[in-house]
Amino acid sequence: MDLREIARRAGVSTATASRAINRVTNVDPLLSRRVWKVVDELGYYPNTQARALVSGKSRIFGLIVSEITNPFFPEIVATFERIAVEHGYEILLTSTVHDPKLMASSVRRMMERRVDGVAVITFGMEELLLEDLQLRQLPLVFVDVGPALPRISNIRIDYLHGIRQAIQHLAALRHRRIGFVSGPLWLKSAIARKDAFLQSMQEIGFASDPRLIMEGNHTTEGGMAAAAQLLNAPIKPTAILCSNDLTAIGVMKKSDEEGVVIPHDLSLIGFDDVRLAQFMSPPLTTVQMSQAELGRLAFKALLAEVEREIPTLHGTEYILRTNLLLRKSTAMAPTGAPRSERNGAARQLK
Amino acid sequence: MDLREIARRAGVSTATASRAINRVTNVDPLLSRRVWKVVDELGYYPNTQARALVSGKSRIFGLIVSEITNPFFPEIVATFERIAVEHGYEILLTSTVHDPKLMASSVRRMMERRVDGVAVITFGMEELLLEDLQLRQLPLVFVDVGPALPRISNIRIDYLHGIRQAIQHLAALRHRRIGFVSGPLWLKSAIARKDAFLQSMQEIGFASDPRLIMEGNHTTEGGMAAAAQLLNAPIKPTAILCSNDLTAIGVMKKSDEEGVVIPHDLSLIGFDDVRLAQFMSPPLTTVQMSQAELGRLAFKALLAEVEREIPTLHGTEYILRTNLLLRKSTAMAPTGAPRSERNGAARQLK
DNA sequence: CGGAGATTGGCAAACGTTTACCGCACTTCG
DNA sequence: CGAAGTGCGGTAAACGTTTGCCAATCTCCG
Repeated sequence: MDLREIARRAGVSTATASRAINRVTNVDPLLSRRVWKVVDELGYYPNTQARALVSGKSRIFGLIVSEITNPFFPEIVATFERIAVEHGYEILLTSTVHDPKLMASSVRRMMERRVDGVAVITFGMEELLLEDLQLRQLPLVFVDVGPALPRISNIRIDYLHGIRQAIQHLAALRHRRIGFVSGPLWLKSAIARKDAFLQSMQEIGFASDPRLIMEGNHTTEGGMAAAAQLLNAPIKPTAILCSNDLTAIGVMKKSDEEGVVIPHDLSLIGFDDVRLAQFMSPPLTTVQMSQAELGRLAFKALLAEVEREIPTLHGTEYILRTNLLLRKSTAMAPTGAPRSERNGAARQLK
Repeated sequence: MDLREIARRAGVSTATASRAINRVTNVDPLLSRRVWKVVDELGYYPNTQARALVSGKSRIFGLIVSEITNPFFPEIVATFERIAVEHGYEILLTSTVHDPKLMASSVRRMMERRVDGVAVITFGMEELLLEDLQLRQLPLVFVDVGPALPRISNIRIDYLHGIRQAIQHLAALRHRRIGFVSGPLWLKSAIARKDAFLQSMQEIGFASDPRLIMEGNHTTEGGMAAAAQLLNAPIKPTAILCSNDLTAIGVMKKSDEEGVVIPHDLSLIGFDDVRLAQFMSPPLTTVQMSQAELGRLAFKALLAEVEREIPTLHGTEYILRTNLLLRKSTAMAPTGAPRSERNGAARQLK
């Protein structure tokens, strides 16, 4: 059943039928009603492919994330999708698992499907995609590391803001030996987080002991491995900041296994605020980077760029701020303070 | 840049260019090489929309899940997507959040995009979709509750198998008062799980006290609420089986808050085997329903149906078995056994 | 009442492919 | 050497829309 059929049954030309359906230009209300009647009766819906073919716009956005099974991403995807649908866009999702091959192939597939734009939320593997993507005029959104080129927007994450809060919170709780478990250091965003940690420490005159800085890989397993070392080092940290929540959860698990109780013996702060963080025991204090906000921003940026007639010289920049979220995984540092003061310190600050 | 351009530059007709690119019928190797050379030089890739328009096949599958932010689903989505891509299919994903409006609209969108088939993994809200979907000849896959109609396949989950194992495991640990926290009872799959629990109890002659059966809603919050009641009831369960892992995690959290220690005071078993289950403390014993397997099955079923020339009368049925996965959240029932035997019971059975 | 201008509908081209059909050239066999 | 057969390439139609252009009709004013 196609538009011609509708037109025929309504006794109008396909042109009129099309115009009636798309409510474009004035078409005689009578004819319009006739058309719509037939449409409803037959349950007709237009063929998007044909539409896309002639209009040159597919109304599909690509969305590339690093790993959908990482609990950080589903929320982003859900928000992005929800807003996309509200605006009549469809999304093509790929999860690259940090595999260059997969990345290349997803870009290719997206080009074949003629997406109108692509949001790349992989936190630092973008170089590979860029060479494939940039020559085309395709609107692009990156997070953190996009180049300043026309039609390419960027969402810059203000890591420092939240991480500084975290460090200052720990300092206020009398912690001095603060450990850090980073993400994989080939990831731009992992480096940025580590730098923010270093800078925050320096700002308040804390030495950051290199032996208290471990490289993790943003998984629970990585967190466990790092904790195994940190917890058995000659000088142990009294608090640990992690590059993401999964890592923190790994640290938690390892601590549990080693009989180190959080927050009494060790204060712990994560990063991301994954939904499950609040269901750990104790609930994880973490630096929140709003996933919903990120998804919203990414879509908004893409849409703005698509609708912009003449591209700006450098695309647009958006800022996403991070914030410390106090829960129950931090307390006074073990030394000095009497027992009664240790617990609930986090609560008091809230 | 289109096929005509390629053909022109290679000095052949569009027909030959098309045939060369698609490697269909024998085309003179010389010409073929000329075509491919131009294709590579220009970085040409075909326009999928045009292809779809003429072939009538979009090579897109729809995938409807209930909630992508529920950690159960991303794994399914990832597997489904990975296999789809391997077979040259793209996927259109929607997360309905159990909202009939959203469901209807996603079906509509999928029809507009002319998907070649739809997998519906919502565990029991399918009636709504059916009336929209069934009249079309579209291949469909449901889990649990699809009707026996041509072009509609079903993945039946064998809930009983895993749940029976769970109950028998608890029985072997001397538990008698076994509680159950169900999912929302308007969900078909939640009812099926509850029924499997009831049946398993009955099989071994255990009475299932209605006061020990709570209705949850498959979220952590629901689990906490149920636990709050169960833990303060006049007769308390010594073990609790939950309809999904999220619920179990909620129970865990509430237990923790109430000072009930798992597994010493209370044994706990979840359902699903969400990835994070193993990172709880203690690691959660749960009935595994393989998400990867489910994703694989769903795709396989869809593909089979699409490739089948003449539809079978009732579609095909697939079975997905569930299995108990022992970890550390169960132990001997508190009464009777000496302390030393209580812990590690789960380990012994493994 | 006539004509200019505005409004609205229809014809047909165009979007980028695939593929049925046809014709041509070459091979092979009588 | 000629006819029949085989294989390959090209022409053009078709997929289902949108939309530029033109024609027709209507309105309004002089």
